[in-house]
Amino acid sequence: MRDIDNIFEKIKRDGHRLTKIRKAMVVILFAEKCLLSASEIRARLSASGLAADRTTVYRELGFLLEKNIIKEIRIADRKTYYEIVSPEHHHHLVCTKCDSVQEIVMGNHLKRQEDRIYKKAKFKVLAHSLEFYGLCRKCK
Amino acid sequence: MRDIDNIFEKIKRDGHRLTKIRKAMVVILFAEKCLLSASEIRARLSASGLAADRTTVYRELGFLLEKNIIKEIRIADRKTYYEIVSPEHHHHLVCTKCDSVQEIVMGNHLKRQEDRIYKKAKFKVLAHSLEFYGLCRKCK
DNA sequence: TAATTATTGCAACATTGTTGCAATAACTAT
DNA sequence: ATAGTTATTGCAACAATGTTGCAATAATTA
Ligand SMILES: [Mn+2]
Ligand SMILES: [Mn+2]
Ligand SMILES: [Zn+2]
Ligand SMILES: [Zn+2]
Repeated sequence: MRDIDNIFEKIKRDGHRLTKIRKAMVVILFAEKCLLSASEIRARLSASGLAADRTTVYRELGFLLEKNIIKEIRIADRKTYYEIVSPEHHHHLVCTKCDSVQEIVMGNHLKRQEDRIYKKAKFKVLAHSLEFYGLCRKCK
Repeated sequence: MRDIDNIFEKIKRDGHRLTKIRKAMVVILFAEKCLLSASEIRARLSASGLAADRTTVYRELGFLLEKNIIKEIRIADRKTYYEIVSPEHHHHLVCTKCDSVQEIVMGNHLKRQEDRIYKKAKFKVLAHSLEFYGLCRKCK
């Protein structure tokens, strides 16, 4: 069973419909793996012969976010992006020169910080977002 | 000499004009210390009897960003915010229940990670953004 | 195949952000 | 204090993103 089929299963199991657009959006996000904006997703739907209204794309993104199938990432000075929730938690290296983005896995070093935050500020961390900005291999 | 006067000095020294709106925006951002959106800033200008056009506020935010007097922060699912660049680098604890935001200073533990990123991915980190989401003292 | 209703498209709207251009006001030099 | 220079501002017009209500459509179930 492929990963993506698990997603489809889950959607159906929860009593939701597996429509053409919904399925296509998951396929697109799954194939890209990383960072697609709402308008990029819409463009790819069109390209694959599935013209969807802007409203539908946003509503569907809302649905997939609620289902925890995708996550939202807001990069400084750029658009809002979406990506498939992957089993491996990762962060992003954003090149400020060529706009490329790579992923980076960092172990659980933030866990210690989050414990410290709880002790120090009594704030219970449930999630975090961490992006690095700088120059990629080619641009530096 | 107050901190804020240094900002005014710097603006003038660099050959820019210290207009009413520019000055008021710095005062507002300086007083708040943390996270104000463009429309909130505009509202506060109005409240202090200085009605400024939306265009002007955005142009001024652009100017202050370029001058490195303020920085931009994009919080997941929320607006774009601005805050005065403070001498002490810090991150934010965002409560997902009551929307409150507190600051947290975390030493230079990310420095080590950034060195590792350079070795591993040949990506030269110049900046980062890190926000924590969860439940504040009151909401947990 | 028919019935149910989740999903979709459309129109209309709200908010954020940008650009060109003419009017204004901050600063400089007299 | 005044006049001149031009950075800054306001306005109009626009573009992009995102949201809502409602009627039509299509995915699923029986
Ligand atoms: Mn990613
Ligand atoms: Mn802050
Ligand atoms: Zn690059
Ligand atoms: Zn709270």
